[in-house]
Amino acid sequence: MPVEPARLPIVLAADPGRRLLAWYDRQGRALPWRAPAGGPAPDPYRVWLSEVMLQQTTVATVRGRFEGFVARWPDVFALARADEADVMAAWAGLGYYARARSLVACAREVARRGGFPRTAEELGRLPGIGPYTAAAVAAIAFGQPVVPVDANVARVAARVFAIDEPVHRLAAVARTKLSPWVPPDRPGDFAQALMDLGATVCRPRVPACAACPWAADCRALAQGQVAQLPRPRSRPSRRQARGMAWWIEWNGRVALERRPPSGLLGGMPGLPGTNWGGRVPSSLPFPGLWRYAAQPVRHRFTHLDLELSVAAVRLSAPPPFDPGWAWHPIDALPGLPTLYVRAAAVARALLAAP
DNA sequence: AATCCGGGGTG
DNA sequence: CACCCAGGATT
Repeated sequence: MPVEPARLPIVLAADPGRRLLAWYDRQGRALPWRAPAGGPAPDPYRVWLSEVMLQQTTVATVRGRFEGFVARWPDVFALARADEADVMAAWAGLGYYARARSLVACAREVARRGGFPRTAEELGRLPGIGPYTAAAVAAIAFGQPVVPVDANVARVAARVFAIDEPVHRLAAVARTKLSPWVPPDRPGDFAQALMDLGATVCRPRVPACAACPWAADCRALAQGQVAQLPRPRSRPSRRQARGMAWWIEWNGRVALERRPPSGLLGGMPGLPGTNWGGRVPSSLPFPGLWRYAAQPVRHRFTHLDLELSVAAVRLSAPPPFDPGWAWHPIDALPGLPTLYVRAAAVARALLAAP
């Protein structure tokens, strides 16, 4: 049923892009890496850093980590000078550790160039910057009229335009259909508004269509298909794996080793131990008065279910030399992946028991 | 086009 | 538990 545009409030009468901005100016989230809506563009370094942190990582998680990172490395030149191992340690717990490695590589390239490139195409050639991040930085930091399509934007587009495609194929269509709605003077706020809309209104489950500035434009809502879109993607099954980790304590220190640069937890420090495979592990690096945890640490990765048994020993004499081990003070361990934080807690409890 | 990469929040 | 998340690199 068509409505007389002149009778509607201004926010409803405007075109979809303006209507979304009007909503964003009122309802947008205030986040540490953001500049106030409608104001001057934020620092490209902060935009880039936040976007990389937010890759497959929730806003709630990044909120607690962003400021500390910026305080330690205030600009891209400081980050370019940092030791990669220090950055990896600061990244510990955030996951997807290839991001930290790429982050340093990207900072060094940007510093060498004297600053960030301004277009999505050039940004996309830098390490760790893909189509999404390139468009996000270009729009938010440099005002380029491009649409970054993340999971939020893909979901919004799938519903507004009733696009019946699997999630991983939505990006191109979403970009094409949303581009005409980009307000030329505020592409960055439009991009962030889209993400906020997806995160707070057009949610995966139980969307708040009554509060949506695009309800009148939404084909899925009109067709009663909001709950069916976007089409869910099939999920691969998870492998099972078992392994053992060793807590080897001597002289107030514990042995850690650095994992291979690529692969699971690549480049991060961790407890030494067996390889992870299908068989039950039962090997120790040397004999001694080992204690065994009654229950393994169960840790779920994206495509791996790991049961990590833990054995711990406190030595009074140095153990056989192993070139892969480095000794760290127990009370000043480097940043460890969550798996090893949990394993270390189990081991220390074992040794603390009478 | 599929697979590999963490970890935490949420219903 | 199942599902999801401001994705990118590799194959």
